[in-house]
Amino acid sequence: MTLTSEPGPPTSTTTTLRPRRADARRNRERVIQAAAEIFAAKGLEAVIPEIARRAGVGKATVYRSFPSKEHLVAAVATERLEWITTLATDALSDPDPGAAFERVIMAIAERQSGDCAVAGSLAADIHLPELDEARMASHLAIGALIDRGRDAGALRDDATAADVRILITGVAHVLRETRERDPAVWRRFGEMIVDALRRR
Amino acid sequence: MTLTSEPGPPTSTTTTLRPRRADARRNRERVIQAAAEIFAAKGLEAVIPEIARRAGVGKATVYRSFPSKEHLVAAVATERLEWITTLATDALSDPDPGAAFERVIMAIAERQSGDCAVAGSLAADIHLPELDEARMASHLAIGALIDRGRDAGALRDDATAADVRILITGVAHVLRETRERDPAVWRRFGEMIVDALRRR
DNA sequence: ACCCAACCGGACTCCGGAGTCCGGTTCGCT
DNA sequence: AGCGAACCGGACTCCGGAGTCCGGTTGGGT
Repeated sequence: MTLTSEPGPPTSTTTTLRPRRADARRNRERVIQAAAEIFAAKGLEAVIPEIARRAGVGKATVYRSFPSKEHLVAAVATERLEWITTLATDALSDPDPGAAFERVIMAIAERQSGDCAVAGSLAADIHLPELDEARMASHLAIGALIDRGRDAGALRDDATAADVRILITGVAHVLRETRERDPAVWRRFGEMIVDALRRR
Repeated sequence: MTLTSEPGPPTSTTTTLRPRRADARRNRERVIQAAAEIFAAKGLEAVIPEIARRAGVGKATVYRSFPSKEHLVAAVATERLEWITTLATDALSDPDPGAAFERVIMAIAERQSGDCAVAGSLAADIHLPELDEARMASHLAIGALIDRGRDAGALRDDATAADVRILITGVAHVLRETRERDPAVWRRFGEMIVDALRRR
């Protein structure tokens, strides 16, 4: 977290330039791949040495491509958020707003059962431009989905995208600690979250 | 966590003997008091030096009364769990099982808004006999409450005490991180949790 | 009033994870 | 093939929180 960035050309803050050498590019990909796998299995709190080990490189090589752990997390988390954004945006074209909302929540829940990084991405207290942007996009997409559901009378009058985030990340946090991986369990909590936001 | 206990008389594992000297007893009380306040404000992850500072004693004095941080947490958490147990047990005599369940959840939610240690006690991954016992008691009491609610057709067929724990501690975890202290927010999530478990 | 066990707390060690350094190796351009 | 820049990774530092030690202080029984 000590960047002491030279002024230099205005490079992206979160993504370092693409390495020039082939081996470096290969390693970068391996690290992202390994990080995605480890984060999926253990959550975003997983430890760098383990990611490096799985990628078959040293710790310093990780830090070469990603100036801090946060940058690495952001690289993985951004993808997950974009997935959510797409999911929610697509659901906006569903004629039944209530069913659309339910389908989105269930899809997130189901994916979360095999990938801790999904909810982690919504929860992470990391603020890098790229990630903030992706988070905002997913927030808006879910917000739009909720607005439709509410207007259609399917959801609570005061339901918000923040509620979705809080319920999902909250449950995810507990379930991750107990290493719960059964998709059925996650589907069940998905139902409960939908019910929590449904109009009574 | 390195107890190296002399054989000696079979003392309780979690509660150290009452100190012989008056000042030591006074300090012990101060530490518990301070711990309760700090844990309430910042959650069970709060740091020992801060508790010592608020109690007006040194770190070592804390460790004199409580062999490890877990023991101190357990001392505070046990009380909270006993409060929950009483709450749930009392509610069993309510003629309307659905309303009783709702009242208990709302009471927990409301108290939680001003005391992070409540949900923390349900969530803590600490296993000391005294605490495990209190946790089990609260679990059984809530379980009984839920059984009644389910039999009366007010709650989901598959609702369990574990669900209550997961939903409450999950939401609590997120709300604590955002330093949310508004009781109204907590009441609202209390409603949602009740709805999540209600029969549709 | 005396005395010593019990207690106090500042300063220490220990540990684990984030981030850095540098001597050795490899890529890829010529 | 040759060579310098780019890259590699083992071993380091740094940091913060848990738990321990020991020289000085205090309580309370006689």
